[in-house]
Amino acid sequence: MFSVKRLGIDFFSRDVLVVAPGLLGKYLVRVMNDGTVARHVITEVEAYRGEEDLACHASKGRTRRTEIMYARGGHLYVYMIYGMYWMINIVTGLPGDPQAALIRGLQDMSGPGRISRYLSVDGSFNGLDLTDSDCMWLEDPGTVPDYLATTRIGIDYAGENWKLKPWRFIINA
DNA sequence: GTAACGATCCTC
DNA sequence: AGGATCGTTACA
Repeated sequence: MFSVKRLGIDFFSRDVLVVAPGLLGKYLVRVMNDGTVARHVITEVEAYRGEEDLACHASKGRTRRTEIMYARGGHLYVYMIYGMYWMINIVTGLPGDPQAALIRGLQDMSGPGRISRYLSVDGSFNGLDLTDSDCMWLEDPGTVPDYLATTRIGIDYAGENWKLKPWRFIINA
């Protein structure tokens, strides 16, 4: 069913450097196959911004994997890493501009690999539209938390310019 | 076709 | 500090 507090296209269609910190404090809602509802506050995210960002998968250009990042904001970009873990990203911005925010932490749950495991999210969720889905969406609690900005994790290969960008956003608890 | 390498996590 | 484990990418 549709929630009145659900975040819509307008929220996700802005630049990832606005949307990513804006995701902090929002509820990630996941309806499991058995009907159980998991609702967790987003506490940590990272921004990946455009083809020029060497840490962004879209720096490889438009490929089968990165195609969804070129879509309108609000879609999910889910990919596997290290053969074991699914990373959950939220596509942001306008069509044709590849951006995404990696969900790196939820309240009482840190680590992107753990999050997908706990929420039973896998590759079949790639391309899912958070603005129009019955199994996952975001809700606005109406409050804005303080946050910190630091460097992104695990992207040392990206070169000095990009690995030093303070594009990791964490709720200042 | 092959090979190298991860936006990680767990166990030593 | 090192292993698990496989999709994506680059190159022959």
